Amino acid sequence: MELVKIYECLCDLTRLRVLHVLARGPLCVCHFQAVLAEPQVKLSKHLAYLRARGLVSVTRRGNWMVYALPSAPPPELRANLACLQDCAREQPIFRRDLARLERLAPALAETGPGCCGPATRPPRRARPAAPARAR
Amino acid sequence: MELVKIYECLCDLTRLRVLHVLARGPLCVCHFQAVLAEPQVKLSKHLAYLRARGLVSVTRRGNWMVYALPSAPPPELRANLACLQDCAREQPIFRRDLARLERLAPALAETGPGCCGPATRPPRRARPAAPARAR
DNA sequence: GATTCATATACCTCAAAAGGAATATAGTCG
DNA sequence: CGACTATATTCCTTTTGAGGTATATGAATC
Repeated sequence: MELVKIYECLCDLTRLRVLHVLARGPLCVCHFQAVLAEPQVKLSKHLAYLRARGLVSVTRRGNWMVYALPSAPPPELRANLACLQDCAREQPIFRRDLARLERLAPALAETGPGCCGPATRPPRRARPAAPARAR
Repeated sequence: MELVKIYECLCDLTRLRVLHVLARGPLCVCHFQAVLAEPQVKLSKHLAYLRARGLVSVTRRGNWMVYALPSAPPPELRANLACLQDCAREQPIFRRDLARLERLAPALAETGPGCCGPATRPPRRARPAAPARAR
């Protein structure tokens, strides 16, 4: 993987934040919305950009598109994502994202990365946990 | 230093190559020209971009502008520059740049980072080493 | 099939920036 | 001061891409 391609992915704050929280585990778009406090359209676009360049992979689970980091990233990508994790520790915007992610953790534990909607919005209908986990 | 600002500097191949060779030591523009095989105007622009964002510092020595990495970079910059060095090792374009730099090494040893012209062009007038080193 | 939910994409606007040609600027030397 | 060297900057063109509005697409459910 060309190094400059990686940096082209990292040079946007939204994408940087996406990759930073993704290191903690897979997420669907509506969880990204809650964690990053960004609109769906914006996130979808950036996720598409990352997907097109091999920085994230996506799996559909029913209504939910679940994004994850590549399971076997090339070494230069691995190194840069590790570097990002180290550096983000001291930066407020990334810490805030993680705080929001922690607040979501119970919901994630219950439904997995595909859920029934952002934590900020009450579920319209209860979703059974089983279908979300079934693959 | 904001992380995304660093990546904005790294997301251009020319700038990436500049930073990569600069880790080996200070260089003037015409040495960059020789090492990176890129035109002066292009390099000046990218160096200006990097300078404006604090990624390089510059010193004038007579006719020569000598660029260097910051002597005390913030931790996130240090980490990313180290990461770049590690990753560039396996990439042909960066290795070629280093090869050209090694080929220039004797000229650098003689005149320092400010020189009398690119190695590809014979010097019009011999420059004494002393003025280039004097600061 | 209609409805609903999740999310991708089309269309549009605007801004940033890469790169080249031309030229300005700063310094040196005779 | 003029000539020369090194290099920064201006002007211009083109490209890329961020982000918003609107809408299309895919899946689930009844």
